[in-house]
Amino acid sequence: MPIAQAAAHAGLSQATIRFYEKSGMLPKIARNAQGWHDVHGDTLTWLVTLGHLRSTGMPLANVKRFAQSAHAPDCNSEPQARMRLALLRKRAARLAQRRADLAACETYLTHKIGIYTALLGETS
Amino acid sequence: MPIAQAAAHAGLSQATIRFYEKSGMLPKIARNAQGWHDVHGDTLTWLVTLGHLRSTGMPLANVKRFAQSAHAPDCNSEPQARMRLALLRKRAARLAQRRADLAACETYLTHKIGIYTALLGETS
DNA sequence: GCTTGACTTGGAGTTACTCCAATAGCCTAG
DNA sequence: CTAGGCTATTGGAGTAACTCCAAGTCAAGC
Repeated sequence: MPIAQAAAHAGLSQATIRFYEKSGMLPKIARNAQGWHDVHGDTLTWLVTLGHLRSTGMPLANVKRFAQSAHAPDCNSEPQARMRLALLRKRAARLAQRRADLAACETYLTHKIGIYTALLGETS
Repeated sequence: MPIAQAAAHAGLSQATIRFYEKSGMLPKIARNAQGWHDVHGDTLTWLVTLGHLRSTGMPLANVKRFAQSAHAPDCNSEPQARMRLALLRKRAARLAQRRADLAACETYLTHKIGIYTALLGETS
């Protein structure tokens, strides 16, 4: 699978995939005779997971730790799994916080928008 | 009010306030005899508002437009007010989107955490 | 045989800070 | 009287996570 297709599949841009590759976030991607990326199976799955992790707001440094743990030979050993679980839990806690912040922001915006619509004499 | 106090009040860092000042995001801040910032009344209020706008995710470029409109001589004219309202509405729409994304992320994390806790034989 | 289009690379640019250095005035505590 | 702590200034470097750009390669299509 060429990079454009992989990008579409994972919901990332080609540039982002290249960037992740450069930064050691991905296992080596195979190349075909023309030197093109040939994303397949595991790597594709990992790209999707990576996209998910990033969209939870996990910083790339932690994603990298996660990746290295998940691709280590002893990836399913208890300490490794426990470390990854800890990373995920930290994320979940942050997300809960973010949800609260978001609600506060929406309240603020609604308040402001109310003021302006009243000022401009609009309906909503 | 010195900068440290203003920062605490607005929930911003001193560095950020200086940065905003440099970037023309704030009306001129008065200085006392020693050359210190003397944040007062309107400016303080604006700092708080600015913090809110930023925390809604509005990019600085738009915050700046908002600021310039809000501090213009004809700030309450219909076109100006309408422009600011449009900025706020755009933000509100984005926030709604973000809330949906956040929910999806939380679902994903919960799923993953479930897998790991099962794997590790933990309760919750 | 030339254009088009997908791909490659390395490096520069972007946003919104954040930190650092160097220098200096003023005030308080020891 | 001196050291420490707060403030100020300009200027520049560093950071995260991309994002864009220029220059180049290669295969296919008209």
